[in-house]
Formats: sequence, C-alpha cells, structure tokens
Amino acid sequence: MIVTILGFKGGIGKTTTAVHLAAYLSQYDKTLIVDGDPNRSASSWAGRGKLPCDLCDEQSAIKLAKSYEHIVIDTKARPEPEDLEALLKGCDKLILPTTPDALALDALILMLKAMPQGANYNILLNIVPPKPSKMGEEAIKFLEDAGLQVYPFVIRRFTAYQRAALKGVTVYESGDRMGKIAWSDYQRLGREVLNV
Amino acid sequence: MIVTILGFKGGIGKTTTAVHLAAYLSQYDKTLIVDGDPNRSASSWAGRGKLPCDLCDEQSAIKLAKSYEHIVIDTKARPEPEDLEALLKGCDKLILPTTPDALALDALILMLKAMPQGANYNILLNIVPPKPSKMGEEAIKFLEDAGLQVYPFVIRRFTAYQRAALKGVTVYESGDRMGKIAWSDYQRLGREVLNV
Amino acid sequence: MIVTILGFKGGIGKTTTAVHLAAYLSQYDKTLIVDGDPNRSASSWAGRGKLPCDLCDEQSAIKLAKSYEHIVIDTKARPEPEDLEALLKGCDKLILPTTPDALALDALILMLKAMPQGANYNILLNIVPPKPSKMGEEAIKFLEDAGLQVYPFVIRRFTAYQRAALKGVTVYESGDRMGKIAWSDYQRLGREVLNV
Amino acid sequence: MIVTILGFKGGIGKTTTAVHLAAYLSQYDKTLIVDGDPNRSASSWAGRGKLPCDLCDEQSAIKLAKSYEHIVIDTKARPEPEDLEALLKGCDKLILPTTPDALALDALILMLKAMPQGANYNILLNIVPPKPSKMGEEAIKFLEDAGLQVYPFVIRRFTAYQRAALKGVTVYESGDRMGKIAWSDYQRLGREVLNV
DNA sequence: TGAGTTAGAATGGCACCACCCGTC
DNA sequence: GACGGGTGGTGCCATTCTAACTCA
Repeated sequence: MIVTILGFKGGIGKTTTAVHLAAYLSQYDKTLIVDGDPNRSASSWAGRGKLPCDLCDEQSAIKLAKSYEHIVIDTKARPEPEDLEALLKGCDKLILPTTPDALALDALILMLKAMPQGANYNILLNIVPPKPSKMGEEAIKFLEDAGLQVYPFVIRRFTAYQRAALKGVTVYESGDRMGKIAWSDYQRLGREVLNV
Repeated sequence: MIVTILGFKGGIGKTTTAVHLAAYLSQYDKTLIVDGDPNRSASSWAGRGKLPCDLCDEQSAIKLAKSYEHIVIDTKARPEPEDLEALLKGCDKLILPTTPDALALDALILMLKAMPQGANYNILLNIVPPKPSKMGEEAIKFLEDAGLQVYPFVIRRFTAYQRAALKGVTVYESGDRMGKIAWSDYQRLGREVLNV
Repeated sequence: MIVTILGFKGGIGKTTTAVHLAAYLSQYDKTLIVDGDPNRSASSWAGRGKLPCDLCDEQSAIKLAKSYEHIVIDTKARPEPEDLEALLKGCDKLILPTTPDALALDALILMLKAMPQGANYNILLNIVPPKPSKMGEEAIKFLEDAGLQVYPFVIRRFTAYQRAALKGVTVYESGDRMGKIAWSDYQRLGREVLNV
Repeated sequence: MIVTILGFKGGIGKTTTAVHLAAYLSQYDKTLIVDGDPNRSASSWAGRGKLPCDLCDEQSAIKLAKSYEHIVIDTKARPEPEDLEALLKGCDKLILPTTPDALALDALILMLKAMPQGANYNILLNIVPPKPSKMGEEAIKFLEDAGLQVYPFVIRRFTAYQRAALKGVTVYESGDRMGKIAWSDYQRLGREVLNV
C-alpha cells in the first residue's frame, strides 16, 4: 500500500504523521518512508536515532519501491494544483493532516476546491489541544458540514512528539510517560488505513 | 520603521506575530501591514473583523508606504537564499519567529547559514508551551550557544490567539480570559523593537 | 398519544412547540416528530444538532407510527377548511399555538369558525412578552370570552429558543441561562397534555 | 413608485412594514396599499381605525393604480418560484422583510436561490430585539457574507406596533410612548426607498 | 401628556471549580 | 505521587433597555 501525506502548509505535523504511520505499518510488513519534503524533516528525524523502518529520498524511491510492501510518502508543502492529480494517481490513499485552527482550515478548504470528485483522500485533524478544548470536534463538524471526508478521530497534541523527534524515535519508544497514550492515536489511524 | 517578519517554514505563528506587532506599533504611530504571504493569512485575519491598522498586498505597498510611519511585512515562507540579502536591505529590523521544537530549530539554523554577518535580525521563540515546560528556555540557550541573536523572551502558546484569529481581532480585544496576559508578551516584543 | 400542532399562519412558534412538546413526551415514552411543514423547519432544527426524539416526514410516518408511543405532528400552515375535519379525526389532541397580537388572534378566530363543535382542541398562547406586559392574560381572556378553549398558561418569549434552534437542541440542553426557565413553560404544557 | 413587500413565511412583520412604509410615502404623495395577503391583514388593520392612505385588494388595484403616485403591495406569503420573476417586473423595488432568527434566515436564503441575478431587491431585518442583543447586526453580517443585498439598518421590535394594529393606526399616531422612536426606524427605511 | 420608578431580559465581565497535561 | 497552570463550565454582578405603573 502506498500512502501519501500531503500538507498544504507547514507546521501541521506532516512529518510526524508520516513517521508514526510508517512505524505502525512496519509492525506488519516491510515499510519505506519517502522524504519528499525540501526541509528533509523525516531524514532529520531518522538521523538523530533509529526508526523501525527504512527511509530514502524521492530519487531513490523508484528503485527501492519494489522491495517494500508499504510506502509512506512525505510530500513537500503547498503543492501546485496541477500536481494534485498526479499525486492522487500515484498512491492508494491520500492523507491530509491539518491543525484545528481557523487559518489552517480555511487554507485547506481553499486547496480542496481543486481536488477531483471521488478522490480517495481523508483529512486528519492533528495537534489537537487536550480534552477540555472542543477544537477537535468543532473542526471535524465544520469540515463534515463542508462536505469533506474527515477521519472521525484526531491525533492529540503531546509534548512527547517533540521529545521523540529530538531523540529520533517514535513516541512509543521515546520512554515518555504520555508516549503510549500518544501512540494509541496513531494505532487508531493505522487500523483505519489498513482496513481500506 | 520597517519590520520584516520572515518564516522559514509554515505554522510557526508568522502571521500572528505580524498582526500583533503591527497592533502594538499602531498605538504610537500610523502602521501598515503588508501581506506578502501566498496564503493571504493576514488578509484572512483582517477580513473576519477589524484590526487597528491598515493592510495591503505587496503591489500596493510601494504606493502606500509613504503615508505610514511603521510598516510590518509578512513575507512568504521559505525564501530563496538569494532573497535574503534583499530582504535585509529592505527593512530596519528582521524578525524570525520559530517554534521551540527540534525540527523547526534545525531548519532555522540551516537557513541562517546563508545569513550575512552583522545582519540586524533576531530570532523570536513563538508558540512556547506553558511554564512547567522548559522548551522555551532550552531553545533560547541552544540558539545562543550556536552564536545566533535570539530575543531573551518568548511568546507563549495560548488558545486565545486562535479565537482572536477567528474573530478577526487582536488577543487584546478578543475578550478572552487570557487575552491580556497573551498581549503582554507582544508588548514586551514591541518595546524591544521600538528601542532599537 | 397523537398530538397535532396546527398553525393558521407562520411565525407563531409552531415548530418550537412541536419540538419541545415531543422532547417532553420522550422523557416518558418513545416519541416521534412528523415534519409536515413545507419549510421542513423541524428537520432543519434537528439537522443542526441532536434532538432527544426521532423525526420523519409525512410519507414515512405511516410506516414508523406503530413503533412509537407518542407522535407529535407539525402540520403545514394555513390548512384548508376541508382538511380540518380530517386533522381532528387523525389525532387525540389538537394544539393551536398563536401569538398574543391582534392580527394573529383575528386570523385564529376566523379559522375556528370552521371548527366542528365539541372538537378536542386547545389554543396555546405562544411567544408571550415578559411579565410587565399583560398581553398574555388579555389574549386568554379575549379568547375565553369568545367561547374558545384556551390553555390557562402561556409560553413566554425567550431568546434562548432561537439559540437552541441554531444549535439544534432543546432549550433545556442549550446551556442558555434562561434555558431551564423557558423549559418550565413546556413542562407545564406537557403535564396538561399527558393528563388528558 | 411601486414597492412590493414579499414574505417567504408568515410572522415576519410583512403587513406592518407595508402599512408604515405606505404611511411614510403618503407624507409626500398620494399612496395606495394593495392588500394581496389571503389573511387580509392590511385590511384588518385599516378596518379598526384610520390610516393616512387608501387601501384596496388586488382586483381593484389595476383600476385605481393610475390615480396614485406611490403603490405599496403586500403580497401573499410563500410565493411560488415562478411568481418571482413576475413580481420583480411588476415593481420598482422589492423589499423582503425577515426576522433575525436562524430558521427564518435559512428559509430566506433558500428562496433567494431562485432570485434572478441583478434583481432590484433588499432584505430588511425586522422585529429585531433591543440593543443588548446582537442578533440584528449578526444577521446583517451573515446575509452580507452570503452575498445578498441587505439594508444596513433594522426595524426594532416594539410593543407599540401591536397596539397600533389594535387601534388601526400607525405607531406614530398610536399615542404610545415608544411610538415616535419606532417611527424613526420606518423614516430611515422610507428615506432609503425614496432615494432610489 | 410627560417624567420618574420598577421589574425583567440580554450581554459582558469576573471569580470559582473540575479536569488534565507536564514537570519534579 | 504531588504540584502548577491552561481550558472549559457554571454562577453572580453590573449595565442597558423595554414596558408598565404612578404622579404632577
């Protein structure tokens, strides 16, 4: 399965999503992360420690692809509208992470106007403030009302992710107290992705 | 005074910084925000409500500039290295907001390698988690150790900013409980900017 | 019990009455709202949030009716006189909400001339201005003097109803400050309806 | 000038608007109210007292029209979409009163989808709660954001209107304490109508 | 008829409490 | 395991304005 993580702007946890989804998939089969981001964020993550899956850049991806069962592609931010069609064709599943704030949601809806009908994509609410806040549910409701496909669950905000990035590992292996709890969010996403 | 807000990646509160710094400056003199971001984030903010200062795009900026005492420029993310020199010459002060996480700091240091010596810039730690967390101080220490110019204070993370963006006003006028406290962070920044 | 809410003109709180009476009845038994209004007001209300009872249109009503203990029918405004007899036969109780202003009362009396003798109906004064105003009592006295069957209590006017409609819930669950007080009016109506 | 008052649902002050706008126009020229409402609300109003302008039904309107400078038409509620075009052609100005609650606004927007482009119409916020409430401004903002033509002022809610209807006169002549204040709202509307 | 008084509704402000993340 | 702090919810006070009553 080829999963593409697409971000329309920076700072919405695109790389974190790619790394942890790949980590989940690698529990079941050989998985490769393709770091297509100009910032090389995923490579920077992996370079600090040891991820449970392999990583390469876009150039090497074509050659390596045939050896892996699952491929997670971390694309560059702000794709041109003409790239959208090609991105959709080149993957089995397109995941669009976003933060639940107004500016990000606006930019997301603007970009999705160029999305072809019937595309196999899903919006993923990311970096959602902890429970007293209702931003996550409100954002899901807002996007659903706009007729968009949104995952009915969210990835919560935890400091553990930043600490994991610093160590170059996943939250599950970060040794952080909230690591297991944070990991459960990505287990939920992983189950959803594998069921399709 | 012309202040340029430069972001090397998205989601680090560039627009929030531009809007609130301009709001601070407008207390003392006529201030203009130039929205150079391709997402038109500042315009989107202002369009929802009423900001205490005027706003225009880059094209109109040249004509309007002479009528304003202070100009705050919200640039596009990920400038090309060759743009850096021009940006520095075109302003009195360059502010580079960043979040205190490892990935953002890495990208920032990477970009600052292309920065000319003696440039009049300052890094601003933004969206810093609340006090039990030491991320803000650690990031400041890390950047100072790397020989970079960092403001010795930070802008804290508050939900009030997102609510203010939704209403199209500054946190000070958002009526939010933490609005005044959040505003005090930008007062600190504003004082620092005006003293130079 | 089948309760029909009949309005002779728009804007007299017919849908609000149907929704809240159904919510009261659903505390005791399974209740269904039948949205017979061409504007689909009740459906619009329920579509915004979550009502404590089910809802269907007139076509589905026949099939669903047997599964419910109580049915509240929100009819279309301005029924033809020949529909009156059928409406009366098709329910256990007919409630005619009206506002306490002269124009609405005139139209109501005009319509009730076509009402058969001995019919099991009751007029409900709705959207009554707050207490310094005597419109509610005056309207009740006026209708009683005209020999009509009027409930001896009223439903007061509150902004909470509009906010509840916006949220798609009942006033009791709207979280509004006056919500509980407004709900007490419908509790009074509900008790009266169940006692018959 | 021929002004048509069109209501998509009942209870939104259509007749009150027709009567008071006609009263305003009759200060300057001979004015006729055409009572096209099946409830004969305007006739009921006039029948109780004395209005400063004449009144007739739709049948007599054609014959009487030539003797009057201004004609205000009170149409029936819930016009069929195919009537819209004819209504627009048959008048110089179309006024659509509405209350500022969510249900009425929804129904209004639904109806305006059938409105031809470039039509000379204006929405009038009517029966607006007194000042601590922000419903009036919010409704205006909501309708403007939807791209509709709304008058930038509102007609406030006053009990004086109901008392005036009972007496069969305008609020200005009702002797009510708030009568003059209420009348000023319709003066604002009348000036706007005559300027066009 | 006009002015002052009182009751009640609606918004906005502030203080208090519960919950949970994040550090020690 | 304990503490500090942000976030949301509830309840209370102040303000403004309508609507009715009373007095001159």
